[in-house]
Amino acid sequence: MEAIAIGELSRRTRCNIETIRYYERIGLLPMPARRGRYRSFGLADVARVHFVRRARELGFTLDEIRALLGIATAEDMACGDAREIAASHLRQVRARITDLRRMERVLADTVRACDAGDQVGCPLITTLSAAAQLGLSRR
Amino acid sequence: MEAIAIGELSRRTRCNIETIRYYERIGLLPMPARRGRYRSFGLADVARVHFVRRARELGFTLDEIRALLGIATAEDMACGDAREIAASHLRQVRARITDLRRMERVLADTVRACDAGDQVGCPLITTLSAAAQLGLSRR
DNA sequence: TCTACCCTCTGTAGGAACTACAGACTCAAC
DNA sequence: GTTGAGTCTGTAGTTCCTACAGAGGGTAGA
Repeated sequence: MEAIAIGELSRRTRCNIETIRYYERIGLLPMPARRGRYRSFGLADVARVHFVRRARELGFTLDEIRALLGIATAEDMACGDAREIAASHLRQVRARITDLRRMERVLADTVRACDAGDQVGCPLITTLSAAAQLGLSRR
Repeated sequence: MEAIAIGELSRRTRCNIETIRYYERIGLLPMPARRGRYRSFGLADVARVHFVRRARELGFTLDEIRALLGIATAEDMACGDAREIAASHLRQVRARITDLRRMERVLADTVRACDAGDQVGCPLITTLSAAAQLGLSRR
């Protein structure tokens, strides 16, 4: 049984110490054993923190990750549920990309107009004062 | 001089009443005149809230918007400064799109693997347990 | 043994951009 | 007179951390 201190866990997972304690506080990590007052983690904790961090990198919310962890550790891995969480998340990612592309277009046009410099006023101010709404998806 | 109540301003700008009061609190909107205890806005306020909302739709932060409002109302419109804010923001938007596309790819691959159903474990759990980091840009 | 230094502890507050109340007041219509 | 809608202030909650403050613990060198 390896006894891993929080600083070592932090180094191995590249996850901030404060963040690890935060995850524990909100119940995403189990309460670790203690050596005196100090937390003592094991290899399972390393894997779990890695899991959480990777899921965060993919943009899953902590609530989604909580569900995924439940699935990952359940006897009968409810793989269908996991698929649904991923698919729903994928839809959100795609919607966000669409929104950002719309933003990108408007911004790029505006900057280009600035550089051309053949407008009366300031193109960005004009855009913001008068442009139509983008109609982004509500999140 | 039109006297516009906060509810009417909210309707015209499609901006939440609470948000309008919030903008006033943080100094993004000037303190309006009062009729008794009630706020009384004018057409300039309508334009200003519209401006803020459009800038938000383009993803500008409130601090950036504060700067843009300063530029928009200054005598000598510092159009170059506005261009710089927009260009820097555009860079961020593009970086964000790149990140999201990376996420999209991983998620789409995973969901596809789920649907194919020829893997041993659950593809999403496998991905999260073992996948390499995405190396997203820090924000 | 003393000191320096690093690690860890708990608890709380802050940041971004809102949103959601609670509890009170005002005003117009019926 | 009373109902209902609108408004007021002030505070707390949301998400995902991050940053302290102030204390205690453990080890290495002088």
